[in-house]
Amino acid sequence: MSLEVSTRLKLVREKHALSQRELAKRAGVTNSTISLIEQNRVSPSISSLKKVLDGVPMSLAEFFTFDIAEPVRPSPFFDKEQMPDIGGEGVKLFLIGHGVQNRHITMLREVYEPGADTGAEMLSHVGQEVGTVVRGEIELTVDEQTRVLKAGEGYYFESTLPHRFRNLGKETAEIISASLVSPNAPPSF
Amino acid sequence: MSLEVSTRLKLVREKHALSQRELAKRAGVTNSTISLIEQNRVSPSISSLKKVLDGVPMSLAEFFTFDIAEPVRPSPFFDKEQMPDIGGEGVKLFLIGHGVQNRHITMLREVYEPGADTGAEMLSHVGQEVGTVVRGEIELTVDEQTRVLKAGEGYYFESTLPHRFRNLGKETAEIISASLVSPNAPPSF
DNA sequence: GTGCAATGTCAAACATATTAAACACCAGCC
DNA sequence: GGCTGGTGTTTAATATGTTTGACATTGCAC
Repeated sequence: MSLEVSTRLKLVREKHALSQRELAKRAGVTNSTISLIEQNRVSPSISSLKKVLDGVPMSLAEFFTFDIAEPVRPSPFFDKEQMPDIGGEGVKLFLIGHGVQNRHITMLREVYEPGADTGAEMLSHVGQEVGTVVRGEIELTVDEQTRVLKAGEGYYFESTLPHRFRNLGKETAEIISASLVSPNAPPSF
Repeated sequence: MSLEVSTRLKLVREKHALSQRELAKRAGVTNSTISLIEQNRVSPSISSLKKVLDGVPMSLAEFFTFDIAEPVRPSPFFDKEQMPDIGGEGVKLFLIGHGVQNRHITMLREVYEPGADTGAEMLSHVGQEVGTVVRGEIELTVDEQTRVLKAGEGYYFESTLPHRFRNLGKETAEIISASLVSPNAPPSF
């Protein structure tokens, strides 16, 4: 926890443009309680902190995990043509959110021509991968398990497991995938 | 927070095979404190709960975010019908990877009927959100910026920014989205 | 200027959490 | 049987958090 409870509470409260008394009223505590907490003169009990946060509302989990506001991003929208093709043979990968700084999630639109095969890549990166088929059918092998996924079906596995995608059908297959980017790894695209 | 503080603490303590007295000793509190907390007969102060967790060690953020371990999922594959509808009015959300333990990414297939509107939700959760439209068109507003996204286009923004999805067209719209569940909480056991 | 409503702070009374020291229980062992 | 060392629980005293009711300050209206 990088921030004090006092600081966090004040940030939250001001973010919602509430006075100590307003928040106190919603939370069912007195303004003094909030004043003292924000001055770090007391360490509130869980029950009272929860009451206070219920007035926002915000969960204890959110309260302790939220981070300071990030720098503003110019535009959150991304055109189709803005997505660079970064794939290989028979496979086209389009990155959604190209140029985003501090990206944590890599979402890809993956297009597999008939016969396309990623090959059995071995583990590599730590993390998790999730995805769903939006068009066509794709055979997915994870570790020792293999299955053909149709549109609407999905997968979720640890990236450390060896995995392989193959389009065995005659139709182009398309899936949307998302994976975690390790915090400090250099941009791989 | 689905679990009581009392339950969470007991789980954490037993996971680490510590007795109340052992943990108390490491944490610099008395065994009574821990006993009473676990019986839910007191609501500990943040400071004392922090002291207790330091004896594990575990951060407050982890403490409030960790999930109950679910039974291990044998298969990484997910059927279409396995995805539970967890959405609201006019909007259907299908979770991909239902039942995955230690999930870090939440991928959703979001189906918006014509006229569907998520409403202008304010900030709430920490994290990042990315997505792409696979069918139809959807109007997305992030903070102060608004745009209609067509199939193939995407978005990427911080979850703390207020955002709203609306289907203004006559066709059903569908997007695949992914968001981080808890950015910093590492699996501690 | 006065009045008024809002803000955040403070001190003493009160409520609650924490401690210290006991308690009861159980398992193993002599 | 009695002892020992471990467990979690309870109780009275103490420490800490919370409320009550005040205070000082600010900004706005009259």
